[in-house]
Amino acid sequence: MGSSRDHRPPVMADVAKEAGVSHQTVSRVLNEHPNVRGETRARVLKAIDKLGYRRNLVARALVTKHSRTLGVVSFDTTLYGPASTVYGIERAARAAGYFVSIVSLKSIDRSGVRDALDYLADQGVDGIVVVAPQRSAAEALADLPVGVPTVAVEGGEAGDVSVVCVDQVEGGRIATQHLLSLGHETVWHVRGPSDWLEAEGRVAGWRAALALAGREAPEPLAGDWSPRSGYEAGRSLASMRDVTAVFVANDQMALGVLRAFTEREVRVPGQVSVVGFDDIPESEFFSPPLTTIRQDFGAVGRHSIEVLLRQIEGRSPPAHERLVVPPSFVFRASTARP
Amino acid sequence: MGSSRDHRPPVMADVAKEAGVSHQTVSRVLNEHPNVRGETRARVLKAIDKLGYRRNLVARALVTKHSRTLGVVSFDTTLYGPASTVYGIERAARAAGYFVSIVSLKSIDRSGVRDALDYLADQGVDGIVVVAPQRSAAEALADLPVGVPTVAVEGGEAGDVSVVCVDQVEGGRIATQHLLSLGHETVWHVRGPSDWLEAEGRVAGWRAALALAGREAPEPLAGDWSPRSGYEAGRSLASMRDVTAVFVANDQMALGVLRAFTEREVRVPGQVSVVGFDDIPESEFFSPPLTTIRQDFGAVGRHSIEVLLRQIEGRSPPAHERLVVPPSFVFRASTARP
DNA sequence: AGACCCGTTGTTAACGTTCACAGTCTTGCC
DNA sequence: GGCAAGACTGTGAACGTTAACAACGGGTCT
Repeated sequence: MGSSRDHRPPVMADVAKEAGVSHQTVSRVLNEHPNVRGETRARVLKAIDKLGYRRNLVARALVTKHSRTLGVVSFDTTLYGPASTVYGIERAARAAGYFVSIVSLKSIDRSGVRDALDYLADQGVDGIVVVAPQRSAAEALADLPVGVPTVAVEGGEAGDVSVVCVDQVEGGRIATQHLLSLGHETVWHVRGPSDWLEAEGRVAGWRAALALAGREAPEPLAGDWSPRSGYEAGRSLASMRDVTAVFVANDQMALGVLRAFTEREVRVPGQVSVVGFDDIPESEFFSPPLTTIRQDFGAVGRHSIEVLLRQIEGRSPPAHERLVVPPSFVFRASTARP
Repeated sequence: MGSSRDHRPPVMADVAKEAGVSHQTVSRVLNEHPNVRGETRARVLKAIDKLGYRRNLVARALVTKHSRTLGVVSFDTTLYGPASTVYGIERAARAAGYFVSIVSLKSIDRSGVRDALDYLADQGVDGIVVVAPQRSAAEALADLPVGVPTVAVEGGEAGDVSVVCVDQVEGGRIATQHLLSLGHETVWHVRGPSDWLEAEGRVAGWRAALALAGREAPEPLAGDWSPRSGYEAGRSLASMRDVTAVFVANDQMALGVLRAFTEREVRVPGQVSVVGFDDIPESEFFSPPLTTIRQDFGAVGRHSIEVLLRQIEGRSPPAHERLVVPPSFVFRASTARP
């Protein structure tokens, strides 16, 4: 009956014809415009249903200039921290009716971040979240592309973008104070890579707590977040005489440290106490279960979307807001009195 | 000089005027059409550079009907497996010049998957990758939305979509055979949740290997992938007399099992041998380092994009292709002769 | 020399939606 | 009964790009 063969999906005009109204009325129904007669609305909805019409968001974006898509730039989303943060971001964004377009970077260089931002800006995203834990990434935000609202996660003092982060310094302080309060003379530290702001923050907290207690800070051992680097640091520590407490900058490295201690028959927490950072799901089942500092990645993700949307919807000045999520302490079995 | 105040970004027409050509010529330069005189191209490029022009991909998508965006539907991207797979997908897609739009699901139900697929289809993605490890997710693929090419990762025998997966059965077989070949009388199994196809596959492989060796299969213990569930299974196993070998369906649960054994002073591999599955980065540093089956998630991600692009670009029939990635065996210190 | 082809450029019309504005039809009120 | 206000609906023009086709010029072939 009629023009037959419709090999292409129906458009608004088709619905309009079917319902005997104009395309504009269909648009109004779709956008929940108040001034549409109930009977008309029903007819349009029926036509939509009958034809299986779905609105074309691309055409819509062209005219409204809003894609309802958010961009996310992140590093190695294989790691638990970034993965959890991105997960939180995605859920919060979708709850707010936004799509999420992701770019994962392998290289840490400044131009990589620039490229990713340009790439997303080209795509027409309404806003961007940059999970920028490295100093170089944070710096790349200084010279942002065009006028697209941006929020940095773990972004230090970056340019004039808003920042959402966990209070790393406080976390380092809590970990160190815990060990000192147990009676340890001093606390050693296995740190993360120097390019990472999180690593710096934890070092700073550790230093501050030691200074406050009037203790000398030993030379920190360098790690790269991987269990292997923790293992190597652990071997070094095991061969030293006066080590009784270690604060390790993340749980994965702490696992490596524990492994090295086990091999050298250093008992934890009998001879040495160990504190980690992150509280990955595995930590509770290490041998021994790891005392650690928990980061609420989900909250970080949610907050970053809140801040970003407030900026997009113009309810907030583009000025740099700074939202700090507190870490929490998780006491398990890897720490004890010396 | 001229119309002043350009508060809106330049468009193709602006570039055309600046370069003294038609907008179509600008389009040709941008799309690397061969028939443009070198001198003209140079002039256009200069104008683009001068005005800071960036092409509007939304407008382009409207007319070409291609968004150069791929959709990814996944479950809990906090877990190492899904996170790594999605990471591989994202990298491969971007290398091929595609954006990636992600939807993470929490609920496992069929309608959740349907909604996600509709959601992505609305957005106008060119293709979809569904990381569908659960049976219910795989089933949701049976009644796909419209004509958008789709690939399932770990998707079982799902409908008529293509599937890329790791050979779980083979993995289970290898793990079990390894333990049998060491001389263990039989092999116990801590399995994943029954809704997961991967869990089923590993069980099947374990059963097959035992059957081949003419051994009775003990009742498998149920887990939910979490370290805690492994811990509980481990406590059960520790209280049994005749257990000398356990194949645990993933490394996280294996960690829980190891923890339970440590608490009950069951020595690994002295009294009991343990094999895991996945080879997460931590496994090498468990106590003892875990013998396990490695899944190459990166390869899975890359292959899924390959298959999908082949389908999108019409170089392949929409029929169900099936690409199986072999697992590999990683021998460490948690297994030994009884 | 004329026909023809090909490389190069321009002109016009889509793509499917929303926005701005102009109608038309009620309704209520004097 | 007339008139204005407001509810409802329709018309035309954007949005910024690519596709299709036409037009022009210069060269080659017969």
